[in-house]
Amino acid sequence: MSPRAKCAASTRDTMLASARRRFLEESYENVGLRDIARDVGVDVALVGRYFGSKENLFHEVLRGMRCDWLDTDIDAEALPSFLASMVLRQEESEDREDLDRLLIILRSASSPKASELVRTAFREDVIEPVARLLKGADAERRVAVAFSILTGTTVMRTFMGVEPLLACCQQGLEQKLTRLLREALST
Amino acid sequence: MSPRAKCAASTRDTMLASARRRFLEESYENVGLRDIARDVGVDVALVGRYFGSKENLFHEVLRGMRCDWLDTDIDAEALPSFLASMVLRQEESEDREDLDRLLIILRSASSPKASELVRTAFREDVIEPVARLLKGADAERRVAVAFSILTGTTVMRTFMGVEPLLACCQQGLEQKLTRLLREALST
DNA sequence: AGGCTATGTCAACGGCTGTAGACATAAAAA
DNA sequence: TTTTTATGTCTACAGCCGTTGACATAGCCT
Repeated sequence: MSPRAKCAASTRDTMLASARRRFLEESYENVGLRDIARDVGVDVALVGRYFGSKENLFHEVLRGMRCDWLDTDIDAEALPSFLASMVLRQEESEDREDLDRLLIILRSASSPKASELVRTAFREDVIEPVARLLKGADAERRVAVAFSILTGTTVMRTFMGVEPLLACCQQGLEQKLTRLLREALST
Repeated sequence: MSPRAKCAASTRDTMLASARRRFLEESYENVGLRDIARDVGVDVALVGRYFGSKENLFHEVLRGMRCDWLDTDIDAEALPSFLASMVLRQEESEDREDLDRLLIILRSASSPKASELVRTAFREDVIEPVARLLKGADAERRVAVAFSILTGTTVMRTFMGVEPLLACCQQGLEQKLTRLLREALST
């Protein structure tokens, strides 16, 4: 085999992309470095070389998806319906990345090697930024409750495949979810 | 070493108990048969012999915790506060087993080998029984939404270690959760 | 052209995993 | 007492895994 000797940064990015896709669909320990290497068409060793360790690769995947809750300045009023539609409309949607990161976090939530990374990522990149959008006391707690609903819904739909949340009229569901979120975020 | 040659059923039960405890705190692939064997003070091979396969052991753990939502005949009115207190009061509580099973299910929700078992267990032993307690249309969907909230809360507390849901006054949280569940279960 | 560096391959290690079959011994049955 | 059965142990096998170090070659620089 002839080495490719192309741009290293490019193949590194490809690895990251593959890793992101894999971690989206399997938990930390169920994603093999060899899987990622095969995706990219490269030897395992290279993955290890570019990222040092699997744990660090996972870390970079998470870092590379930093969300931008703050850029799109949403006022607290619109937040419930915004969050509801983000979680329910998995297809299309430009906020896809935000949902993806939530999914990656949830997938590996109980993976010993990844759990710490996952916890801090969730706190620093999800809870705290959103809480900053809110006025009033107990902001973090209210956001935490709201995201309990969101992650619960996501877990039910994605991991448990609960039919009633997948099949039928999404619009009614989205309305209900919005209502619940408004209640959760209220003081 | 001298074989114990005691009652086989007893050691089998001990294995099951150990497995239950393990699966409660680690996901399917992070629980080793050797861990369980060590707990019981027995060789790995015996675990394999008594349960055939790890997958089947997991299955039996789940089966052995069949809940009894129906025995304690709860009317739909009291359901929200009942569920809220079940999820929040992890200590004490005689319904501890029910919560435990929910936790085991969630832990291994995205473990390829266990996901199917987990899905059907959740549907058949949680969603459907509770839905049977409800009147009105869309019972399963309403229960699914309610359990989205419950599992979300549990994931946040147990897996993600979200402080605001753990530390502060549980009573306020329980009230809010009850309110959310009532809203979720309403038509 | 000749050397150097970036890019990538290959082989292998140690560790862990679930599973299977052959063997040992305590308890019960004859 | 002798034989059989239940209850466990021991050894070992493939198969993955992440990680490491030694090697190869393509492309750039002088």
